Amino acid sequence: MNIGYACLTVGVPNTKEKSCMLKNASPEKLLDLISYNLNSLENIIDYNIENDIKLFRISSDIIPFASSPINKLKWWEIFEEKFQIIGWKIKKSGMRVSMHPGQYTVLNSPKEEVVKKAVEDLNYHTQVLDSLGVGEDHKIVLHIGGIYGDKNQAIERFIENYKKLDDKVKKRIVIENDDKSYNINDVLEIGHILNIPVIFDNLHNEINPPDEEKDEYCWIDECRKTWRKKDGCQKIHYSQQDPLKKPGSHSKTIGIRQFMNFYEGLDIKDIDIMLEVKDKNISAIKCINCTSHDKSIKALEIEWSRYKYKILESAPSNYVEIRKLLKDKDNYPVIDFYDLIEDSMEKKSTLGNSINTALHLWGYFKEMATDREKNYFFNSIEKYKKGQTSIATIKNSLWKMAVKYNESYLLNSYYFIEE
DNA sequence: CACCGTCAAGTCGCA
DNA sequence: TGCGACTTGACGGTG
Repeated sequence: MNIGYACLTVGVPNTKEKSCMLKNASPEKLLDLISYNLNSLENIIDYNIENDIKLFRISSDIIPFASSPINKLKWWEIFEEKFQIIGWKIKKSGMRVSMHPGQYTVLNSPKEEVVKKAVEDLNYHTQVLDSLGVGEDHKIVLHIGGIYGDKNQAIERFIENYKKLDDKVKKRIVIENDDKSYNINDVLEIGHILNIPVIFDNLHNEINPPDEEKDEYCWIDECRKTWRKKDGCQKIHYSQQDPLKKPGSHSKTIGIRQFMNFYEGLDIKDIDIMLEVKDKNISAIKCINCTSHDKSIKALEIEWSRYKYKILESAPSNYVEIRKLLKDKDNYPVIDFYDLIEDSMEKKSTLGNSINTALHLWGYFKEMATDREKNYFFNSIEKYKKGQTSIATIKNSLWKMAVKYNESYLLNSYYFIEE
């Protein structure tokens, strides 16, 4: 079983993705962006390998305007070697990657022009995966599309247009239930007709369930039958509702109790779970640690090194609690650990706690900081006390010093992640 | 340098 | 008939 995350990382240096506006998309600009993005992708893959993350969705924006006429670059040739290196890392580590065109790629539109663009977009996604040289178990996840007043006809169009796709595209496509038009029962019917795998998305299913009410495990069982050997192991999407936002909005983090409850209900654990969540890799590591049988306290110590200043800032009492929890080196109190972390993250930091933590971090630099850096830092602290500046300013100056003096311990800290 | 409007895509609901 | 919401992070222009 693998657990992974989608498209981008949180709090990992050098993994950002860049784009530009259509009007600025010159060949030179695009070349720059693609090169930059492929470097970031390689860094993400490296990070995944280091952190035992074996499931990842590559962002559709990796090649800006890839399926637009504005981009005439043969990027798969220009960057052939880079793709091979990244693909080699993916394959060697046993990682499984995927891609997921957005809501604007609509294969069943009645408009010829829209379908044409969708086909081009699917070709693009296939080209990326083919360039990486990864097998056909590395999938492209697609929604069915719109209804246009006649669902049966719309489904028929999807089927016909799918059949016209290139074979190398077809063998990568898997289809997923969405939150308003095509529920899991609809998608399973289409999957059966076309003989293609179906991805079950739990949150979409909660919002847009079929009339025939079965629990989610029944639907997961139904979907499993659509995954053939050559497709790789069954994959599902898992997310939780953000309680403060509208239905369908993904939560900030994966609540570990709720996740474990879901996970324990799965009768077959040979399944890949793609998390859709705001804090991305952070939740992925959490869920991996909580479901691994071969992890030890070491894994939690690594996690603690990333969380500790965030926790010191938001909940100093939990900071003490967690340190106690990690004292016993023979135990692996993983759920209690993340319970305390989640509890801390919900708390609002006080002015005093924020300053205390900032001063803690200052300790890393006090020996080598220049007078200018020192003055700026302590002036910021004074201003912050008087409400004349934000903690973000202070964190920004600490971050700059962390980069300058290459404090890797701090560069990996969740302390710098906003909100 | 912080802030915030704009972008890019297709569908659908609502004036 | 046409416009805004939906979605998302980041671009890019403004103050």
